[in-house]
Amino acid sequence: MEDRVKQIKQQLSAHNYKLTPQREATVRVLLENEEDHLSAEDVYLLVKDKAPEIGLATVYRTLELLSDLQIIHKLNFGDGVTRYEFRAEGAEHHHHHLICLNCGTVDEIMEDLLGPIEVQVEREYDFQIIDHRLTFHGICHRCKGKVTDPKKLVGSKVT
Amino acid sequence: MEDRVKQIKQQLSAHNYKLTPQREATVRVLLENEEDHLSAEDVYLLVKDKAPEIGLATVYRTLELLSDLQIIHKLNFGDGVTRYEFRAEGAEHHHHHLICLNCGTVDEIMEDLLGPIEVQVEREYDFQIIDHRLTFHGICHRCKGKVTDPKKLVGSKVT
DNA sequence: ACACTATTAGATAATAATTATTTTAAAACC
DNA sequence: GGTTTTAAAATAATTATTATCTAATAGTGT
Repeated sequence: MEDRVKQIKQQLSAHNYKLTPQREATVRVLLENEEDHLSAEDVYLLVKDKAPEIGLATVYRTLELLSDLQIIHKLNFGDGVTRYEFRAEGAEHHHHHLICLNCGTVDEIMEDLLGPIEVQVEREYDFQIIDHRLTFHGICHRCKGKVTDPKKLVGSKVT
Repeated sequence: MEDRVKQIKQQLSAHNYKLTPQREATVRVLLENEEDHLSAEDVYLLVKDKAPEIGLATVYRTLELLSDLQIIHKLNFGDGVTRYEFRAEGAEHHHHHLICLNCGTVDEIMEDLLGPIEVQVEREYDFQIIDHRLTFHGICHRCKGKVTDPKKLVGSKVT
């Protein structure tokens, strides 16, 4: 934990940014909730415990900054809010997500899986891939059996 | 074109909805711009040429309805607007997109490509896949050579 | 054709997320 | 220590989308 904070501090200062107390509090909240996919509002509420005087705009600015420096990733699950998660250290690419259409839970797929497909796409479409986003929408193991007509669930929920 | 309008009319009436003049105008705009990824605002402006009295709320309602009936798909490219596109007729799954980080152009990948991966994911994660979204972010063939440091482009743009 | 009922549209207000602005405070640098 | 720069706070503004409420329209049965 401390190592990672220190590392982020270095990443910031490498671009002439400082790890202010507000930024540090925000980073710590993100680190402490690494498995979740927090929205700016979520982060704001959690950060307030550590630093009650912080403003929502500061949280937004910090998240934007961390995102610019590619320390965190922005995610969009189509629910109208941007979510944030730490970029896996050293990982070339982003991992993937499983979104349950029944309960809304988001699980992670930590394998890349797309390697061969990317090679094919780069060749066929003459497109240089830098990043990707892959999300599967369906029924998670917890909801299996509870859902009678899965197709009905898709509707306008998926984006 | 007329066939497709007629077909949509049937899909609507199968669920007790009518193809009102406003809805028809909206559908026609979507059909005429099938290659694009229009936002609600885009659709609204285009529909106004055909039916100047239409309201923005009606366009939103119509898009939501078409989306519920799975006649169109909602898309989210992380630019803060929901975009819409026709669902390929008879296609089991959604196709994929190539987004250029330099010029913003969105190209289509019409092949599915994910078949084997889905089988693997369903088995390994005990997750029943109903739909998916796959987007590659990078440099399109048009911008190739124009971009010196592609990695720089990622930043906070990708969600 | 006519009244009746339900559906849909229009207009506009409300909401919600995010961004911009303006002022104030903190830090860094001579 | 005074000055310049950088970031934060507070709040206003913007933008996309949704909700509300009334009026129009279209079927339905008589």
